[in-house]
Amino acid sequence: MGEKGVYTYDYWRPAVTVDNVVFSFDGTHLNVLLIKRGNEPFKDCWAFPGGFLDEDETLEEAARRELKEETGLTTKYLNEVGAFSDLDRDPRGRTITVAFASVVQPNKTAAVAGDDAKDARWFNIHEMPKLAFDHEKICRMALWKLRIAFINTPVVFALLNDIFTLPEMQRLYTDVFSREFDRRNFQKKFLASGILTPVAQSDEEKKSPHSPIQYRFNEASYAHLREKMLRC
Amino acid sequence: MGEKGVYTYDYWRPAVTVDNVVFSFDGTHLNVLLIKRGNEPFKDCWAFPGGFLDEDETLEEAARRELKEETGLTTKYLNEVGAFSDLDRDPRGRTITVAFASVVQPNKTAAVAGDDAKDARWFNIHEMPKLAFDHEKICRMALWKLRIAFINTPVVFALLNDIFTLPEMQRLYTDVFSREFDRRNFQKKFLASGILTPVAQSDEEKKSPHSPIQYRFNEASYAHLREKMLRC
DNA sequence: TCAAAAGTGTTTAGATTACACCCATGT
DNA sequence: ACATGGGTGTAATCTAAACACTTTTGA
Repeated sequence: MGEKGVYTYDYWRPAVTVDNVVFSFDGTHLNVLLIKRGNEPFKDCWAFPGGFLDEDETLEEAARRELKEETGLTTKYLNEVGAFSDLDRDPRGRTITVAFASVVQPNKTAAVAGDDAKDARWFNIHEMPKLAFDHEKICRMALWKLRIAFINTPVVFALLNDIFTLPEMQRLYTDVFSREFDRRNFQKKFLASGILTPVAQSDEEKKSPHSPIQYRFNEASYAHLREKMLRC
Repeated sequence: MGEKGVYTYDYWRPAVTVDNVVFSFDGTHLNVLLIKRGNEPFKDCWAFPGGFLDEDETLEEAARRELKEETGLTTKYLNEVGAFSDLDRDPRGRTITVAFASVVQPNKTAAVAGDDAKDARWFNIHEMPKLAFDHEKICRMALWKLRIAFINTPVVFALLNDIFTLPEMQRLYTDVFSREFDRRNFQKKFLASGILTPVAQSDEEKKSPHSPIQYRFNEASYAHLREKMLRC
């Protein structure tokens, strides 16, 4: 965190923070990481992990640093959600925040409460508590952008384990888009696309033809598919 | 603009600016508004109109104010492009900017050089001069987001005159997406969608069955179509 | 034994793409 | 007369949506 001191400027400046909306999937539901704030304002209130921008880092770097400090998590996928600047969004004074969305894999979600946080917990995206600041607005926007990312990028595989089943993947889609998908069409679509590679299962694991088949994301196929799209 | 004085804070703060990427269509090409900077840094260099965030306004309000001050333009369509925070993007010191994209109609493009600008000119999006700061990066991102907006919103009609022809509209699409569209399929698609209403042309104007037909955007039809999409 | 979950295939409708001709205007 | 631009239609392909049955597992 920046050092306390005396900073003097010729013109007014706002305080600038970053916030992290961290998504994860527990095999059933899409979850979001919240921390219980240990300090005022909004003490004991749930909020997204975040903090002030430092002098020697970009906004994205700040988001990664705060995420690491407050929850111990790192992520490959990090995307800007937007800038939020309502005049009264922070009772401490004029503060603007830039929110980032990130996703972490299920087996890497051992988040711990860090510096400023009394507690850290995953909440189902559809069962969120009251949030501090304008974080509810940020949350809506982050989910909206996650949907866009699902449509245009392979972010879904950053939420799933390296090895996953189609029913799992469908549950994730259902939660992200808040709607049902036809199982047959869902499977057909992804299998036909060729971006899923079945994982060779040993004879022991092949319990039956009706236990879920395990797949892996085929990054090369995806890149190839993307090429074809862009050519057109 | 904010008043010069002495502002003291306990922690470091960055300067915060807004920038406007203003798009317009001259009937042939997609253009972007640039101003020639009258002051250092990057004096005499072309840049997007923008300036510092004031204490009593949101980022969006600041973008609208700066646009008005520097070019006299107002716009209905204004969308955030993103926050840019590279450490060395402004030689005056650490500055982060939030860029906004906006569009104005052709007959409202009588932009004039304002306060800080020596000159203001429209440039074809594909024939831009060297830009100040990291504005080339911002420009690429803004065009990318404009494409997304073309796909998901009726922003195209905010760029066209209230009354327009399909060949005009197609030229705009061609410039925005940097690719050709099949004229027959293009027309079929938009006519079938029902969001275009032909403008009744007086007998005099109907020179021939082969002069372009004029249309108007049917906002009600569009809203109706959108409803149907969301229901699914 | 019964409910729940998962595998599989076909058919239809809609959307997208490719493609050719005619007419009018202006050079 | 010829090139340019603009109006129109049809066939083929691909994509999306709807929909039913069988097997396994666990309660």
